Amino acid sequence: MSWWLLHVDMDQFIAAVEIRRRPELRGLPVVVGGSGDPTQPRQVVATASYEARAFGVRSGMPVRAAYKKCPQAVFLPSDPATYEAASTEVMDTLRSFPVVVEVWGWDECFVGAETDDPEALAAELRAAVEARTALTCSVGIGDNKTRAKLATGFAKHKRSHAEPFEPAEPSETTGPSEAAGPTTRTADSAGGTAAGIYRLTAANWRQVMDHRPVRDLWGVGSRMEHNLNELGISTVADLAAADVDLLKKRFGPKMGAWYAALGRGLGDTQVTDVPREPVSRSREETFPEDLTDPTTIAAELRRIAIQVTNDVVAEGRTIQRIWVKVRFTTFYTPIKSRKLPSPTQDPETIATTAHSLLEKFDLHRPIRLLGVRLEFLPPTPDEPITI
DNA sequence: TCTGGGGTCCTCGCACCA
DNA sequence: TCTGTGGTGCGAGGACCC
Repeated sequence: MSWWLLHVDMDQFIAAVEIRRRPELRGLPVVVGGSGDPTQPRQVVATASYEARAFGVRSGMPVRAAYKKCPQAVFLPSDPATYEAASTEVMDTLRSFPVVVEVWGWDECFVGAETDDPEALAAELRAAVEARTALTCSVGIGDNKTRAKLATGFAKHKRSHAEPFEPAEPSETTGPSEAAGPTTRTADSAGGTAAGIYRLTAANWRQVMDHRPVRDLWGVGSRMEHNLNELGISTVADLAAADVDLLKKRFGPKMGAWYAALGRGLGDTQVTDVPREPVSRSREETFPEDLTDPTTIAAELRRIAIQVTNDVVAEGRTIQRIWVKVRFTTFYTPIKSRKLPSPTQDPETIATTAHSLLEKFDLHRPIRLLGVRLEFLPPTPDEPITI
């Protein structure tokens, strides 16, 4: 038996949950995000069904732009409570297996398992999730989290060619099926195993990833791609071959080493079912109309500060630090922060501190967003129980 | 085209202190 | 007394993720 990491990623999760409760939407382009009114400005798409994606609608796109691309789509408001409940159903289904489940958001998780046949386990997980929740998922199999996560991108490609992340074409002579290790089962023409499942390990990493742009790596965004390109590093193979000292010098000792490892497909192999303690909570609001009046700006900030403080206190947390974020119409978004003289749960203290931070900004320009983030005092260890 | 909201982690510059 | 050095905490900002 070997230790395997499986990355389970729900297919178009939010759209799928909406379609599940309104089956008449099946097969239609569905766009979820904002208030559900596609004529309203300053709202973005949270998710789009595969049918909507075929029209060029993407997550993060302004809802109004999505409306222009696909006016016939069904536009729905976001309903976080329902997605949270659906996510719990999925995670509970996975936990019913003898595996370790590490949740990474509503629609994805890592599963750690001892098995000799990870493809069979992946197929069982997918079947159980679909049977119990009527939602489908894709599964990436890897020997670490980096590879499992990337493998899911290849697994998804088999389910929808609207996905931007395309798997490598198998070589004429040695497809990934041959390179993927001795326990690989029959591979299909795309180089993985069954539809919705893909395996990426040390054995096929180079063949599958070497020629791809660094942007395809999990953790390399557009900025870092640009920075790497400046060093003459454009492909995963370039990154794997790069001088580690150069990367450390350019990106710092920690990140430099991390990028070097990423190019080789190295990553974490630990999976934990202990939920992570949040370290901060924030609330931010983009206003439909820009704010220019200082009194209004102060009042809105105070409202947000008290709101987020109440949320935090309701969870029994104590605040040790506060950030205030201001986004101007130019999209310039400075942030000011202050450590509190002593930890507090008092909304008035937070509101007053937020206001004093606000005075550090140049408020002579129109403001489109205000935000408040509160950092928690680390939780104290459990008190010893005395009987 | 016109860019949400909620998070985490890392780096860097600066002040302060020994 | 002046200068250099290194550790630490803080504030700001960058980058990434879903």
